[in-house]
Amino acid sequence: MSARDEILDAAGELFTTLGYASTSTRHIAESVGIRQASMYHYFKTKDDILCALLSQTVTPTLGFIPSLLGARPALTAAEHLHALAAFDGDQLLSGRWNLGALYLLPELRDARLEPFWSDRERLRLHYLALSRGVLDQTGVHEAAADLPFRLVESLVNMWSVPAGPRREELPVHVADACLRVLGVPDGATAALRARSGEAVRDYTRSLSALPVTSVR
Amino acid sequence: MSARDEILDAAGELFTTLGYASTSTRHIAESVGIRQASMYHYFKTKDDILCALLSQTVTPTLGFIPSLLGARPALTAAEHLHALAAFDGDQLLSGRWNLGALYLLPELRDARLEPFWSDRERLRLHYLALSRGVLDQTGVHEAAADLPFRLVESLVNMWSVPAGPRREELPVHVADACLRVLGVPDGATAALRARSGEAVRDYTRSLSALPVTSVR
DNA sequence: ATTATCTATAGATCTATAGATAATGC
DNA sequence: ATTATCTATAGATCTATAGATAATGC
Repeated sequence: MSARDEILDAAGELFTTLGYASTSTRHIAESVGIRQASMYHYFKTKDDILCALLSQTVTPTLGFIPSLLGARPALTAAEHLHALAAFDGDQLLSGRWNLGALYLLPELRDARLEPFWSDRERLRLHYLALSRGVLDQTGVHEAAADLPFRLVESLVNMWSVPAGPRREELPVHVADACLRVLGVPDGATAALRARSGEAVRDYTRSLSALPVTSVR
Repeated sequence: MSARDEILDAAGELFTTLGYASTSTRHIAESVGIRQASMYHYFKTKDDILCALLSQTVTPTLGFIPSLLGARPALTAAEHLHALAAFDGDQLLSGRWNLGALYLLPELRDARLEPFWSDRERLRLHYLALSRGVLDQTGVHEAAADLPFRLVESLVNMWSVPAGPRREELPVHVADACLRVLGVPDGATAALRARSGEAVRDYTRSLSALPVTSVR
């Protein structure tokens, strides 16, 4: 683990548990075991550390979307949404720290972090379009269209559920819930899981075949 | 509006938009138009201001529960949950500031604010028990039991939707969604709205008949 | 040579208290 | 008398920079 990664890891823990503004650069440095000023060799400002952490959260899910759009035969809106939610939810729960919770910090509405807000908004609009596609089929009121995105997002508030099988399966259960909230009957979701799971596995496999390049 | 209330109002705006740690006591005071030290006449510490704000958020909904339990004829689990979600969601959206968002701040996991966490946890467990009651009927997987609470909670992330009819109806739509996510068919939710709405209106009316005592 | 780390510190905060003064209510 | 407000400040931070020293790689 490089010094830079150790700083990111310590900052991830402190930002998510104490909050951004309440975490001092000295606090991060002490946690890594270096002097406060030494961090400025790796990051120009404290904001830069936050930026680097945030890029780890949306980027993977946005990268998954083209693969879903390119699936042959084409996925239905419901299958596509299910796969997206399961993948996104898994991302949110799989890191060492609850980085998704950083998105909810008010401190974040800062001009410097605008790129991440717009990425997140792009993701939300993609969920919205898929949800509308499903609502057209079920006839449920369109006020429900934003809820799948919100359901997946709420996984960051369930972070503290104990590890184990319950946690592993949580993203898929939430993906199922996304469809039910849009009016898909419970009996129909089991069938959707097959193609959705296949899409996720295909993509995950194609990723692990590539050389690992860390996100900067 | 008393000076104390003006301080709370200013703090509510600043805490929710800038974050707790990033808002200085001077900033609040300036926004009210008094000197920084003058606030300490009303609040012993900065934490105390946050405490006062938080008590405005859960308390009303917890106060509603006994009335739901005492309804005659007794409410079904689904009716009870629907009314609770609609009332709670309305509370979250009706204030001048998005105070519900303060619950998500990591700064909050402080010993001093423990009473509010335990109130919130009590509320979550009540949602959970009701949700389990509904799941027993529908046969949907029990992993869904926490989702109604999370759906209502996510209203704090939808705070910025424009005012208007869309916003007024949002809590009821979310209450409907709570039932669908537990497997209640869309066709059945419309019927539930009647008794749920009645329970909410009865309680609201009984409250406005009492003399107004502000929460300290 | 370049990269990584350190010490020391400037300059700007920030919370909370002390103690004086003004306003209010009996 | 009590309540509300003010000025002034102690004491503790905090971020970022300057500039020295040590480690590393060619």
